[in-house]
Amino acid sequence: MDKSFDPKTIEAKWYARWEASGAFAPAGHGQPYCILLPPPNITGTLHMGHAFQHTLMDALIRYHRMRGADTLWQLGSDHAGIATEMVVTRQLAIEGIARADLDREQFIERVWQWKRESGDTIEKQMRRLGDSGDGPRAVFTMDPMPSRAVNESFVRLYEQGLIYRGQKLVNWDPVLKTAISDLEVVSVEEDGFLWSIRYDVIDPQPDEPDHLVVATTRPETMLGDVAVAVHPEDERYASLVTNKRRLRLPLAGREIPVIADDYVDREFGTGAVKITPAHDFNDYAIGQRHGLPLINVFTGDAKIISGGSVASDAIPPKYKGLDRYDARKAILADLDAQDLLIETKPHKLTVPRGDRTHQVIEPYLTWQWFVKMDGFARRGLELVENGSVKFVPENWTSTYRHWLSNIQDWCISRQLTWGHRIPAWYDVQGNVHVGRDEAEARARGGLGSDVELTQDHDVLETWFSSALWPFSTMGWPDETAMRERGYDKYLPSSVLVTGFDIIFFWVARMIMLTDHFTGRVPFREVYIHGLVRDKDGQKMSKSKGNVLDPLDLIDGIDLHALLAKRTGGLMQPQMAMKIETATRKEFPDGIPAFGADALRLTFAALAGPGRDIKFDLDRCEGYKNFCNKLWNAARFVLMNAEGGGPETGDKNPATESERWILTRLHRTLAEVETRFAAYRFDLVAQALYEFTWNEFCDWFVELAKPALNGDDRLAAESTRRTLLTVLEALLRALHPLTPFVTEEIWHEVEPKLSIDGDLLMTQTYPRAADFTVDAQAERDIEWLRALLSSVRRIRGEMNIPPGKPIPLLFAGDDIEDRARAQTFSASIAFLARAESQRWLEPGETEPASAIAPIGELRVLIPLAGLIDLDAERARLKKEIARIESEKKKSAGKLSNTNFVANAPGEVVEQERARLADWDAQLAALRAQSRRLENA
RNA sequence: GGGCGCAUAGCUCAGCGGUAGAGCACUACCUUGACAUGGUAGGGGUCACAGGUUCGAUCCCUGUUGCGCCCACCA
Repeated sequence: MDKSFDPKTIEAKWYARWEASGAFAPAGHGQPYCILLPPPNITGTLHMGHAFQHTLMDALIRYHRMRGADTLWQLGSDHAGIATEMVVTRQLAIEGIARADLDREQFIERVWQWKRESGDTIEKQMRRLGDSGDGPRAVFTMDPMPSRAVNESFVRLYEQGLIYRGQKLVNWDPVLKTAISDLEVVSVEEDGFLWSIRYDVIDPQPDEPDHLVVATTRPETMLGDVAVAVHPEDERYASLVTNKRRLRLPLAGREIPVIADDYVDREFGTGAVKITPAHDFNDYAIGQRHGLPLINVFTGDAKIISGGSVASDAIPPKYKGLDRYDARKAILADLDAQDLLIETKPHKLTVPRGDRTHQVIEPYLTWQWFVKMDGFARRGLELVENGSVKFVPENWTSTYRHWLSNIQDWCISRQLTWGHRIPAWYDVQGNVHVGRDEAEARARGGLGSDVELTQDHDVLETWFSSALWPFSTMGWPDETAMRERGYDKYLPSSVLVTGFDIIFFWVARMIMLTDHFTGRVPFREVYIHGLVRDKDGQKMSKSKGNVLDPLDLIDGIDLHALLAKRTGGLMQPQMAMKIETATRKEFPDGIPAFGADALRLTFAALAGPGRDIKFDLDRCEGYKNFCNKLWNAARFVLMNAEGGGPETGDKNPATESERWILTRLHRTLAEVETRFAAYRFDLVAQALYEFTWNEFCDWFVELAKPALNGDDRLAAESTRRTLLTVLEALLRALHPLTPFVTEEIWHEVEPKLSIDGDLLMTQTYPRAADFTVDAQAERDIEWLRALLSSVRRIRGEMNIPPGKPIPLLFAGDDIEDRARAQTFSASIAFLARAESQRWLEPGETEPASAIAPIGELRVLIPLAGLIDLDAERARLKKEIARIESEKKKSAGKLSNTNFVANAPGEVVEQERARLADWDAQLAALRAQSRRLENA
């Protein structure tokens, strides 16, 4: 093996071997374990969020695979209607082709072409992380199999009365010219204005107000006003309501009524609200309650309507055809000119914007398809309340509950081209006929072949097909396909690993629809992870220039390439300078190559529950060093693996150190198992890291050295074998987190142990029970560690050079101490660089020494020729003071009668033992102190 | 306006009723036949603040402050 670990040389090799072996596919036997990959958009490229999420999923998959499960990681990708349509449209524009130049079929063909060329970027990138998903089973949402599931679901829901077509106010993106769902609207707080406008009363009466003042943030919609509402108990306007006074709508000149409704807040503004049912969700509801007409004033691209519709007649010609913002300006100017604009004041308001286009969304009256949600929501709540689906961490349950309790019907139709087309046809009278295909629709409507039918132009929103993912990927509804794909094995899947941002978009809808169509839950658990942020806690974004590419962390990138990446193609080119400066400062030499294992280990170690992660490059470097540490520990083991002589036949460990490390391995594996079960990836990583570095490398390897070189052939042979055994098990234990480096090393180790197997990834995960616990060995090594640490500390504090051999004297009466000193004399000689070890004879005068109390035992380092007395006196004084303060704490507790009376017996006992230990140490140190005073 | 989360060493984070921990950074010493991507030792904390419960609180409860998210129809 090379002297240090180089990820580049091994990663590609092993990935290819794994894939070729077929081990990514389910084994076909064992307890099913399945994870659905949240299918990435075909427009996407791998970002830190994916890398994080995939690390967790792959760790789970590899772990369960090694534990013998019939493991399926179901891969796939999403057609991402809006995102893809935007990308392809932009690409067409570059070629000088307008979207309108292509008909439906031509455009769809262009999208497929684009998909073939660059739609699998992420899949390729995933391999670099070591993802062990079942590639050949991958599903694309527009493939025939899931498309059939979409079609079938739609038709069934329609038949069941759970999908309906209706004319309702929806969220409308005037740039994309399509409806979007509530979830695709983001509320942004922005600075705007609140304008107060005067509406005059027609034929005003004495003792009654002659006008009303309404406040609005959207004056352009007043062209569609149909009333002014006040609170029913508002005395200021009561007479206007009871006497049914009418108002003159400014500019348009129409007459509109004054109505009373609870919705109105008397305290806000003047307590009078203009009502525009066609352009505001609240006003729509009020309009419904009061039987008011709807006057739509906008076209689909948010210009004032100009055609010859009914509404059009109500609109003054001068505004017709104006864009919504131009219309606003014109209207305000005209109101001002007529002295009807009472006040303009700055106002913070929440503006609805489309999550893709960031354009202001219009509530817009259109015909759309909806899923009735009330029944679904009830069932969705029930499945989580009764524990059929569990959220981890649990607190996400309340988020889920809150959303489902306030849900509206789900608008699923989109006025787009790329997606699953709605299986509905219209005859010339406009009657709708739904069917799995045109023939079925025709047959059901009793329509002859002479009747002309036109298919609905709309497609289903992308999340509709996503909601079916747990069963559409399993062949549903085709029974043959279901058998082939293991529907019964892999539904429900075991766990869904995803971000909180799509709990509503995706998780909730999968739960509801999967239950509806299959009677099963889609998954038993949902593990919600946090967001990957930069080291300062900022969200990573192209515009901030703080994006890290996971592949750059694996492969490394030089400064120039990094700068080019971060400053190229910015929406705001003026940011380039700032980004360049910050990047140069943070990465003066670019980013070094950490390798996939180090990156994965970093993600795992940072994956605390319910917490965003701040990605820290230093941490990543630390884990790269860890890989190197493991590598070198393996080199040591392998270097010593040979020359063992003939097998003795006795497989029992011969030394305390071996029994100790096997015990520690047992405990570590037990902890790993619990932590994995609780999705505590951070603690899995920590347990294995600590075992590897602090126990195996720091102590066992060091303790092995004297054993390997000692005269005891049996101990040497046994130690050799234990080094190999523990290393091999450790490689298996680490493999789910760091697959590449462990696989590489394992192939060096495996022949020495004559293990039968091709690949580490298909070996059995080590179990705690495979390794025997020896509590006595644990205590013994604990004693040894304490002794060695104390001696080393004295060396350090007394400035005795580490290489200088020292004599050690032991004093004390404890039999166990004597036995231990005997057992470990070779280790003590080697690790403490003790040139001699001897017990003080009874009555022998103690020489002037530095002293380390280990319980009853006193370890003495004679000072002659080694250290100066003053330094040791000072050290003793400090040590005595420290222990005195500890003793005081213990004594204080024990003198508290309440403590002794109320605390559990074992706690009191523990405290007594502690006090005794302090006393013993103090006695030893004080005696030594006195000796030194006299020396 | 509701809901959730966070606050522990300089930084990133574990811990969580019973002697405050890790990694990185820092200081000193060390190139010893696994590893300087390393070793040994060390410094560093009124566990945000104020009350309460308890024999005992970093941990449980209440409130306060600060930060961050999510949801919501106040024009």
